Amino acid sequence: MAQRAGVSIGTASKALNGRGNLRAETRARVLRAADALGFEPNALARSLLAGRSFTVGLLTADSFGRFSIPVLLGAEDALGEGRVSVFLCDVRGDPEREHRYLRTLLSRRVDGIIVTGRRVDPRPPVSKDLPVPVVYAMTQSEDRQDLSVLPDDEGGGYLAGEHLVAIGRLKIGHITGPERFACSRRRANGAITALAEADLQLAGGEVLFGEWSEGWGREAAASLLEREPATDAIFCGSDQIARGVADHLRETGRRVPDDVALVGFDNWDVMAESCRPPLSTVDPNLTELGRVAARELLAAIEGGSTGGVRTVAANLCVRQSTSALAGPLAGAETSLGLPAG
Amino acid sequence: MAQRAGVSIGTASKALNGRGNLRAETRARVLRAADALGFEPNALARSLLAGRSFTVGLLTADSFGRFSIPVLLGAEDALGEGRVSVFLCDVRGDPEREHRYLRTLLSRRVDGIIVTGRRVDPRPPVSKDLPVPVVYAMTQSEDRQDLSVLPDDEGGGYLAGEHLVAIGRLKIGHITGPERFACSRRRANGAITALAEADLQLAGGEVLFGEWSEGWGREAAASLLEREPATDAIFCGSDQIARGVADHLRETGRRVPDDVALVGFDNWDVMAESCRPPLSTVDPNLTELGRVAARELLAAIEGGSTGGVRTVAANLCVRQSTSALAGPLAGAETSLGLPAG
DNA sequence: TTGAAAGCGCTAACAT
DNA sequence: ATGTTAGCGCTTTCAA
Repeated sequence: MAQRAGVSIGTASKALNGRGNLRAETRARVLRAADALGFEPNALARSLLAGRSFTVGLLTADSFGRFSIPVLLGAEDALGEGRVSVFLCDVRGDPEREHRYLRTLLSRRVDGIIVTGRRVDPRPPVSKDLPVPVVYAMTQSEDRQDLSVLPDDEGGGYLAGEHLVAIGRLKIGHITGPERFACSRRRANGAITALAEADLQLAGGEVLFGEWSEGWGREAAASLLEREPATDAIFCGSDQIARGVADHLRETGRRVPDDVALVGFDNWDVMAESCRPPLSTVDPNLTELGRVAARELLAAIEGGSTGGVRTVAANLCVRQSTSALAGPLAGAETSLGLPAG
Repeated sequence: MAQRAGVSIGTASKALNGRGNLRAETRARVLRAADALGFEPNALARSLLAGRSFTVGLLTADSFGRFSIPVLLGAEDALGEGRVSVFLCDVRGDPEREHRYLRTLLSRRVDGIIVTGRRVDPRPPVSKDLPVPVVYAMTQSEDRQDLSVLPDDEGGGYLAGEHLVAIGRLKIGHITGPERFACSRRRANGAITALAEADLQLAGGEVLFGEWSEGWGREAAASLLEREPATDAIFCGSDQIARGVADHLRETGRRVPDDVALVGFDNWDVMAESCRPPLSTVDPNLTELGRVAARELLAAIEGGSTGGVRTVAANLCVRQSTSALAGPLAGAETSLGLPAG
């Protein structure tokens, strides 16, 4: 032990933590000794005493997918700042597994838990009466008392619609995922609202609900253009769908954005950037969402718990599929919209 | 405390852990009481005493990307089995951050550390003289003593070449990423070996090294077909490149697989499945790689440390881009090759 | 200004 | 078959 600096164990503790009144010389001696011995205070013992471990559990409802990852990273980032470590628990949608992980986390005395995972509907609370605060990220608890942090799908849809209106499009269609997904409906509503403010209606007369796939994008684009050949813009509920649409447009001889402008949703880098042309898309700011969830959890741990649903603003990432002016080489992308508060 | 079951604290401990000799009735009483009170033994105290925390750190050299994620999941899976919890540390390629995280992990008394992250070249060891074992996953330490677990890129390339030969192709080209990536070179070598065994040489005469992008795939496909119009198969170093190639082939009127068969690398689901036609591709089994790394770490913790480089076998995932017989509807995918031992 | 001692929750050895 | 005690490594009184 660092007490080989010739001081008592209590004094060493004070020196290391800057507590108590010590002679500067003593303090220096202890620090030097600790450094020389590569001493690291035992966080286990510390936590045991403090009754607080400075760790949190990160639990995925569904498995970690493309959407949970940025959330995860954001949360880890925000927590790491505050010197809080993260336990990773991949539940894989198995309730029994979830229960097991929950017990483990509690036995490790985590200070709080973040539950994440894309869900169609609000999920049952992870457990009632947990001794630590819980925040739901990208998923929502059925219990309205619980704190859930969600992307602002409606706002994102609005941004897309607004943008297409702003660049002068008049026949704007919308192709998206299954209607049973709340996010499909919300994105559609947002877009419809933006159009309505410009006295426009959806080209083709209705939202084309379908699947989250490129294939559906191609198929739906074909049917939309048949129904409404003068369509000059399409907003898609995902970047994948948008890619399918872009392929169909190109293969049927329409130019993007000149003939038809295109906006996607997700700002999924590989998809958006390798689209031809690169895709303008709504970025739901999932990493920021993760950070917000983490900060909310920290606040709850400190006692300032509120509960309810909190939403993180999206922003628009403009690339060439909507910017006729930008030639392929002018392609520095621009970001509009407010970052989340 | 559960001692409200009317027994001493020591007895309770024995009952809960199944140690010592207790009357069945006593044991039952304690368990009932513990259950009623929702008692969870404090892992912090336990670890403090045991000198072993049953936790490990998972440290990303680069940030978590598409490639680290499966590794991460595999590791978490294998460790969770053994009741070992995982601390997530996203280093983001920042050496100072790495150092900070390392100190934190050590202060938390992790039993071991997994370092992961795609790298072009072997990386410097995370630190010499760590008090706990370290395993490198998907990245390699410069120190040959350290244990590194890597995908078998050469074997994967071999599988691809072998498959194309097996379906009767004779003019097989290879388009891949930058030559400075060891994995590009290894995949190429594997394929070349397989061709050589059938007395074939690469169509076009050489490997087309370039970038990991769809754009490069399109470009390189054009140049390969110009140089060698009779090319009847192309093996690509990534699924993204393969998609670009597929697009080019379709747009220049060549049928896949009838005219040109196509094999990718990564088995990146979205890419491979939304390719037209769905892409046969080499699966490097990254999740299994994560599991192997975790098991090696556990072994090292138990004392059975070996060191050196361990490799995880790839396997081939056949879809329609190489199976002329399978119509679009017969598309149940088939997996060949051995899973990693 | 420093040292000694108690105690965080637990387990293992020893005592009863 | 059960209870008692020491001690894991630390911080925090309190005493010197």
